[in-house]
Amino acid sequence: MVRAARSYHHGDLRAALVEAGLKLARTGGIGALGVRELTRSVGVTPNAAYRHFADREALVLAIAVEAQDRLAQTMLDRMKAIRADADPADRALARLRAVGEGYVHFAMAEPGWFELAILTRDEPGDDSPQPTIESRVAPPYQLLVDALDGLVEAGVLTPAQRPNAEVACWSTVHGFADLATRGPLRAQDPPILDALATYVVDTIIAGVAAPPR
Amino acid sequence: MVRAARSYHHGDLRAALVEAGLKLARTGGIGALGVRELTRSVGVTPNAAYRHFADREALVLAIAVEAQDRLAQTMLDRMKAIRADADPADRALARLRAVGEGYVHFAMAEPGWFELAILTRDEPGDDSPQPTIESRVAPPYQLLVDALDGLVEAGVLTPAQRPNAEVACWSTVHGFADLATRGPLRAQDPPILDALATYVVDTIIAGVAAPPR
DNA sequence: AGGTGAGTGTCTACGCTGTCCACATCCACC
DNA sequence: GGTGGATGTGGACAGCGTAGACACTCACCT
Repeated sequence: MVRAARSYHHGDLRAALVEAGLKLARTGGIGALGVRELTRSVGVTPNAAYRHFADREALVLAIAVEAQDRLAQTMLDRMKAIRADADPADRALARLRAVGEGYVHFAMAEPGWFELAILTRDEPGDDSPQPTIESRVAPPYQLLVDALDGLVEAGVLTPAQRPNAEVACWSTVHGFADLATRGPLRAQDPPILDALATYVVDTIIAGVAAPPR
Repeated sequence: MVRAARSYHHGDLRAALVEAGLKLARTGGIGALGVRELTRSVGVTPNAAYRHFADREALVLAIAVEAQDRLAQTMLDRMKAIRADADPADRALARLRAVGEGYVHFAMAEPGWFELAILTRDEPGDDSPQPTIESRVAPPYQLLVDALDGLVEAGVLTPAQRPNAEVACWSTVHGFADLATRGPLRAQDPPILDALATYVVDTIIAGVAAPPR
């Protein structure tokens, strides 16, 4: 099924565009994902992209799905480093920290991909054939939900403290990531940002687990 | 100095453009601030704008400064409602809540202006003659700093808890505002969002004021 | 083998954008 | 009462996303 080097038909233009998009977005963010620039980098005419994507937004969203998966993967990688012989409560806390710190570190290490990973579709728009950003539960979000459920199981959180906890956690790491990559903190040195990141994550966890309320 | 209705020279095109920009951005966000659309709404040629602004970005930033001031103003308005006869610690806490809830409510009530208010200049860029987003301390940020200092004064926070607290608070409200206006929460009903907003603000305050750490 | 139709890429063109350059106009001041 | 600097106009250019008509190629079916 793999086609010879360069025939009239490309072979798998869709996949090639997504791959090229990841490469371009890594340094240039979403702004670098122009239809012309993208197709040019694959050696194809701009309109060829329209055989595989309805419009530019659909193309960008397909790339965004890939970026979102990579974000989830870095969270999972951080979880692997958790010692299996630790106290269950500590392990549950460490998993939540892995989610939060994975989020902000991914944002700082790969701001271009991060910008894609947090994309949300502009308009409601009906169901679409391809898996798009909102037609699936975002894997990173699912990891957050699981981590919080784990905290309840481990007895770190009371069931009464559980509702809406994902909103608080997500808001905090999301906001910090935005401030650190595009906002006023973006000029800070990486070591400082790292320290701030762990402080911020610890603080929101402390808030979620704070006494009664 | 006020000029007759419509002569060759406009009178105060710069101010007129900023004012028109606020009106356009209120419903359309930054995307509605095209040079052509903006100048058209003032009844002037696109190039006329270039007599007052270096490029489109400078024009948008001038409008952003105005939006940022309005954000600060809604925070101040919320502070006015605080009872003056309350316990100092309670009043200090109420001021911080006014800052946080003012931030998220402004974002939800005026998403277009909010998008402008949180703009940050793209490139380092040298100093510029006009007051731009980063050549001044953002008024909303200053209010946050003052409110946190007030918490230390009132004894709610220990001096050891003070450092970096603005980063945690800001991250949380900023992240929530983004999720609620452009992110996955943007479809939620306003009453639900309001409840989430106060929960999120309370949670981060609890985290900042959490026992030792 | 030979046609046929679906799939895929190209070419041309349109309207939109931000921005540059040369020119027209107006106002303040000497 | 001219003159110069500030301000607005007109036309043009390159780049963008995208639509429509056309060209090529391949898989399949007789």
